[in-house]
Amino acid sequence: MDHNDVFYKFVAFTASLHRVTHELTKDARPDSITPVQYSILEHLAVSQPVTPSQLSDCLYISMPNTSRELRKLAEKHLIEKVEDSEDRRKHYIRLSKEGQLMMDEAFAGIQARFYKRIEHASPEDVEDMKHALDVLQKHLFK
Amino acid sequence: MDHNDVFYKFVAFTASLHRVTHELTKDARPDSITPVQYSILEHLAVSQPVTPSQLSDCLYISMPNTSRELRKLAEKHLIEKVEDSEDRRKHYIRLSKEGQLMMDEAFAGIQARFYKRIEHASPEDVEDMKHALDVLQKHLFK
DNA sequence: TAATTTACTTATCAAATGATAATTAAAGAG
DNA sequence: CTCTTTAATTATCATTTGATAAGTAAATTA
Repeated sequence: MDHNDVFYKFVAFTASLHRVTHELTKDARPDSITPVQYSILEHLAVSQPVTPSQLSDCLYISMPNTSRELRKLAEKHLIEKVEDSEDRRKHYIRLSKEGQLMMDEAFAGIQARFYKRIEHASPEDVEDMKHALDVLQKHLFK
Repeated sequence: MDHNDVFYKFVAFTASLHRVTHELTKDARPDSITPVQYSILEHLAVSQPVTPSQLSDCLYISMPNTSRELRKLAEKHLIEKVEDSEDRRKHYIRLSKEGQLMMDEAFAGIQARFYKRIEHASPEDVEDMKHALDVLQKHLFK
């Protein structure tokens, strides 16, 4: 077995995951928002609240562009901005009720397609997958 | 442990992988090509040759846009097109020498950053990761 | 062999995204 | 109290990407 196996496996894996993610999330995004806006909402759905700077860092969107997209999302009533009471330069962004609802729906659809995709897997397989995700999370993303 | 653990782990994992992939591949793409063009070359680097239709399917780019980007890549001498001798409607796309070189360099950089990222992992950890990638590949992407 | 389908191309337009410069307002440092 | 830094915004422009309509040429089908 070659020493470089891990890297090649990783590359192949990443390509596959990219494809599957696209498959799972297609049709999940409402037409009323753009892909970048969806990625912002998705990030918010997972970690709330965040500041515009944090979003900018995590999603690799420049501050001016982050600001523009957040304004558009606010105009669509999908997010809310709150000033930090300690440092009034900082703003905290969170999903609005409406935004939360939109993302709940999106995730429900994704989740349904996800489970359909692994419906053939036995309970032991599922445990194996959980463990595998943990292992990679630990060594690769720590 | 909740029944939905796999899905949540999967979502968190996907977000992490997305972030890491961005980190690994940033600076890998030469300024002379656009992100979409890079994704085409990347796909070619992994599976060669492919037809424009296959590229269109795999990368979710419409045929007209695929055609346009392939033309641009050909103008930059990064790919070559060959007609199928049996069915002259079909074209096979492969990297040119120059394109192969560009992708070799890109992958070398990515690989270096990848190994730096897991340099703390023991040989056993690496084996665990390989196994984990195989497990997920098998159950999730089959 | 005429009609249809497939693979791909060209042209064009609109929308989304990226990049830069300049500005505001608050906080922190000297 | 001034100077500098930080967080975010506004305005503007170029580029990239997406979407659609129309067209060509080869293969397939009826």
